[in-house]
Amino acid sequence: MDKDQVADILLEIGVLLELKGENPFKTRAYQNGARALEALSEPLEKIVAEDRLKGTPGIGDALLQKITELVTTGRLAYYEELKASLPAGLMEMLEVPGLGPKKAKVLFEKLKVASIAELKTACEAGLVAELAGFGEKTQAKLLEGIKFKEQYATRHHLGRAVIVAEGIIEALREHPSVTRCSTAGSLRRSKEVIGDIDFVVSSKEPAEVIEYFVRQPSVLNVIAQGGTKASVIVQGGIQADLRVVTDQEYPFALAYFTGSKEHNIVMRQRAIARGLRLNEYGLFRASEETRDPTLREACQDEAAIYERLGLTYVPPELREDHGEFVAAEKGELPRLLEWTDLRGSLHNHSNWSDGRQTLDEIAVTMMDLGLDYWAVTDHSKSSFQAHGLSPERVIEQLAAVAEINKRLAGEGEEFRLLTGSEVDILTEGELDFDDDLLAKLDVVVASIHQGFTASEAETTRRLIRAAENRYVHMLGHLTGRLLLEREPYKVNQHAVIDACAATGTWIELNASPYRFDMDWRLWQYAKEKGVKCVVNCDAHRAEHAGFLKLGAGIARKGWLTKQDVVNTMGLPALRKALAAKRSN
DNA sequence: GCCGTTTTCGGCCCGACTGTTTTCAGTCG
Repeated sequence: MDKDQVADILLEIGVLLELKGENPFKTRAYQNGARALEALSEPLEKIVAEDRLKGTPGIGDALLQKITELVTTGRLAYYEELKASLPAGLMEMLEVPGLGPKKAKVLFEKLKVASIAELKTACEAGLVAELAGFGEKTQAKLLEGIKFKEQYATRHHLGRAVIVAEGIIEALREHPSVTRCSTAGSLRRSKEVIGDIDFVVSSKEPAEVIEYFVRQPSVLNVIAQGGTKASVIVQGGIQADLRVVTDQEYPFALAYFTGSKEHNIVMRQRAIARGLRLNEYGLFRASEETRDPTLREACQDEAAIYERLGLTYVPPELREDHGEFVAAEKGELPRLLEWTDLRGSLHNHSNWSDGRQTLDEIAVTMMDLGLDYWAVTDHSKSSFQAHGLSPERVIEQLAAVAEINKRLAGEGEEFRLLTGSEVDILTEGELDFDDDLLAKLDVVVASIHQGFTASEAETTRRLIRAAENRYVHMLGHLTGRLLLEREPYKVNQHAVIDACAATGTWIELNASPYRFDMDWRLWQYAKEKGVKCVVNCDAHRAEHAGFLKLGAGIARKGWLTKQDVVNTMGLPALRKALAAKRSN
C-alpha cells in the first residue's frame, strides 16, 4: 500500500471518528498524519521497512503502528472495525452542503437515516424539521443541497473557474466603491482542481459591494448574504465567496483567504513565536486574539506581512507548506516562471489528426499571439480513434509545413511552425514510427494512449524505454490522468524521472486543465535530477493557446523557473536543444 | 492522537453566517 492509499484511509478514519462524536482534535491528528505522509518524498514502503517513519512530525506512536500495519499487511483491523460500525451511506451524506458530522449523527440516531436517498425521503416527509436543533429552513436547505449535488459537481477544473472569476474581478474593479480586489483561495494558488472561488475586496461601502456582487450576471443563486460576506453559485454550479474588509485589513484578509490552511497555520505560529497574533484582520501586537486597530502592525501588502515574520514574499502558488518556509527564511525562494516567458508550445494537434484548425490557421493565430514557434505534433497511426497519421501522411505534412514556413520567411516573419509527432508508445515500449521517420521531425513527443490497465512495472518500463530512444525529445502526459474523470494509470514516476535524467529526455507539463500532467508535486524532484520541463498546450483548437497561462501557474506551483522550462528559449536556442538530444 | 527550552498534562487557529435558540450549536472556510 503506498502513501496516498494510506493517507486516504487515515482521512477516512478521521471522518468516521467525527461521526462517532469523538474528540475533534483526534480527528485533526489523523488529518495531520495523512498530510505528513503525502509530504514524504520517498516510497512509504521503503521508509517503513527501514524503520525511519518514527520522528516524522504529526506521526506519533499510535499512527506509526497503524501506518506500519497498513503498509506491511495492506489492512488495518482498527479501520475495518470502525467502518463496520457505521452504515456506508453516512459518509456520502456529509457531501451534502450544510450537513456536517454532528447533524448527520443526529439524523442517523433519531431517524435511522443512513444515506442521501433516505435523507431526501425524510426531508420530503417533513420528519427532519421536527428534530430538536433542526427546523423548516434546515430541512429545505438539505433538500436543496441534495438537489444541488445531483445537478452539479462539487469540484471543478481550474480552467473553467478562472474564466468566471476573471469576469467577476473585472466587474469589481470597475465599481467605484471597490478600493482593492483579488481572487484568493485555491484558484489564486493555482490548484489543479478547485472547490470554490474566493474573492477579497477592500471598500468603505461593504453593503454596496456585496449587493453588486450578488447581482452579477454570472450569479445563478445566492446562498448567503451578510454585512461583510456573501456566498453565491455562479455559472457551472461553482460556489463563489466574497469577503469585504477595510483597506488596512486587506493584505491580511487576502493572505488569510488565499491559504492554504496548512500555510496559514505555520504563519500564525510564526506570529505567536514573535509575540504577535495573526488573523484575517491584521497582525497585532498582542498575546490574545484581537481586532484592535491600534495594535495592528501597518502592512501595505502581503509582502510586508511576510517581511514582518522574517520571510521573503511567498508567491501564492507556493503556499502549500511544501518547503516554502525553509526557503523563504533563507531568502532562497526561486524566481518563478512567468507565463509570458513561454515562447510557444511543443505538443499540439491540427485537423490532420483530431485537432480543429488547419495548419494555416494555426500559424496565423499563434503568430498573432506573439509566439515564436508552434509545433504540430499530430497523433501517430495507432491512435486511429484520433485519426492518427500514417508515415506517408507525416511526410506529406512535412512538405505542407515547409511550404507555410517558406511563405512566412518570404514575408519577413520570424514565427515558424515546427514539424513533429505525438508518437504512441506501444505495449512493449516500442514506438509507433521507426527511427528514420522520427529523425525527419523537429519535435517528437512520446505518449501512452493504450494499455491503461497494465501493471505499474510494465507501464514504467514502457515509458523508460521510450525515453531511451534518442529521437524522443520528451514524454507526454506522464500518467494519462483526466482530472475529475479518469484516474492516472499506475506508473513509478520517480523511476521514469530518473530515466529521463539519465537520457536527457524532457518531461511535458501538459497544460490542458483536464490533465495538468505531470503533477506539480513531482517537479521539484525532477528539477533536482536536472530534468527539464516543457509546458505544452496539447492544443486541439486555437483557443487552447490560453492553456499556456494555466500551465505556467502549475509550473510555478512546481517551483519551476524560466531556466527549468525548455519552451522559454527563442527558436535558435530551441533548435540547438532539440538537436542535442539526438547527438547523445 | 500529537506535542513540549516554561509543560508529560492540557492545550490544539479561529471567525462569520445561519438557523434555532432565548444565549448558542453546527457548518464552513
